[in-house]
Order: sequence, then C-alpha cells, then structure tokens
Amino acid sequence: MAAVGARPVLYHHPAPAGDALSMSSYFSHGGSSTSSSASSFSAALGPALLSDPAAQFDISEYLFDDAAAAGYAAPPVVPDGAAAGAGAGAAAQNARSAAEAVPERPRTERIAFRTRSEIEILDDGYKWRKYGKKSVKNSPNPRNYYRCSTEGCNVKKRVEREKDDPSYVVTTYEGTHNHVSPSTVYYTSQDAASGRFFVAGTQPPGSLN
DNA sequence: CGCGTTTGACCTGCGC
DNA sequence: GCGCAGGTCAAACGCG
Repeated sequence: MAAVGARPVLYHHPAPAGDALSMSSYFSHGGSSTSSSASSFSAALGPALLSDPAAQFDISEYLFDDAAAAGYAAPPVVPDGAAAGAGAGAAAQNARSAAEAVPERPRTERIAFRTRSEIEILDDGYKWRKYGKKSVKNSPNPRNYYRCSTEGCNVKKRVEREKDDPSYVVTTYEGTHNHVSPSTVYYTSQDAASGRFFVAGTQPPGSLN
C-alpha cells in the first residue's frame, strides 16, 4: 500500500498572526496505488501519504492544534527518536512551536483539519482500526472513530463529514505515533524564502523497523 | 480462521 | 441531581 514512487509534498505555512495555531496546509502527491486503510494526515503525527487515485482531495484548511484538549491526560509517548526518519517531524516541531505560549502540562496532541474529498478513507501509511461510530448532534453525518492498530500506539482519530458541505471531511487526530509509519516520509527541508516545509519521499525499503 | 467492521449498550463529563 | 451528548467497549458479523 505504500505509495511506492509517490512523491508527496507537504507544505506548512506558519500560523497567521493572532491565530494561535491555525495554518494552511496543502498536500499534493504524485503517487498512485490502492489502499483500504483509513485516512489521515497530520503535521504532528507524521507523514501523509495519499495513495488512492480515487481520493481527489486537497487539505483545504488546518483547523486547530489543540494540544491541551480538554480533560485529556497525555499518555506517555515517545516524543522523538521513534519518529526518527519521519521528516515531517521537523514540520511538526515547527507547527507545535506556535503553541508554546502555554506552559508545559499534561496534554494530548490534537490536530484537526479539513479536506475536500469524495471519500473518507484516505491512506497515510498508518493502519487504522475503526472502533466506533456515533451520530453527533447538529450534524446529519455520523462521526467515525479510529485507533491506530499498531500495538502500543494510542493515536486516535475522528472522521466526519462537514454538515454544511458534505464534500469536506473533517479529521481530528489525538496523540502521537510512537512508531514509524510503514510508508514514512523520510526527509524534509524548509524553504528559506517562504518558510514553508517541503516533505517528500518515502522511506527506503528495508529501512523500516 | 484471523482480522476488521458494525452497532447497540454502557460510561463519563458537563451544563442546567 | 438529572439529562444530554460524546466517547468507548465488546459481541456479533462479514470478508478474505
């Protein structure tokens, strides 16, 4: 399922002034393969790899990075190291730095973004297992709950269609993967002029743990 | 047969 | 204290 040959490119824009953590994220890809695993993308969680050609989408809006998600006690996760090789980590650090206004405290990384997509099941290289579905108030669309199926990884995500515009899918991540994605993006660079991060390339075969 | 999905029940937090 | 809404659990089911 790894988008072999894909050249995903991830752009991160610093948050606009006055907007604590919002930023625009755009994601494009050149790969094509099929996959059935659940969708995801996260600046903080790791690389995004879209590999389903049917998934005509673009990440149109980074909604928030609510690291201090109400009431959540952050499970101990490997902050780095385990994510070595995930070039997106650099971008994640950058994105996270905007939230340093608040002092250190127990928290769970939480990121939400909106994508325009015909389908909800996009592939990011991680393996997700659905564990719940719930209809939510004020929305005709159900919310789906997924959990990373990797043993010991407590990352969760919620996926739901926007009520106002069903062509958009809102995805919310909680937690940080403590393992490397099967199709990890392995390098990144920052454009000095724009400050944008460029993440491209998949982890070379054989380098996975 | 193993793994993932479905779905109703249950639990918990929060607002009134 | 009560009710509601969101989140999770777990048994049943389906598929490869």
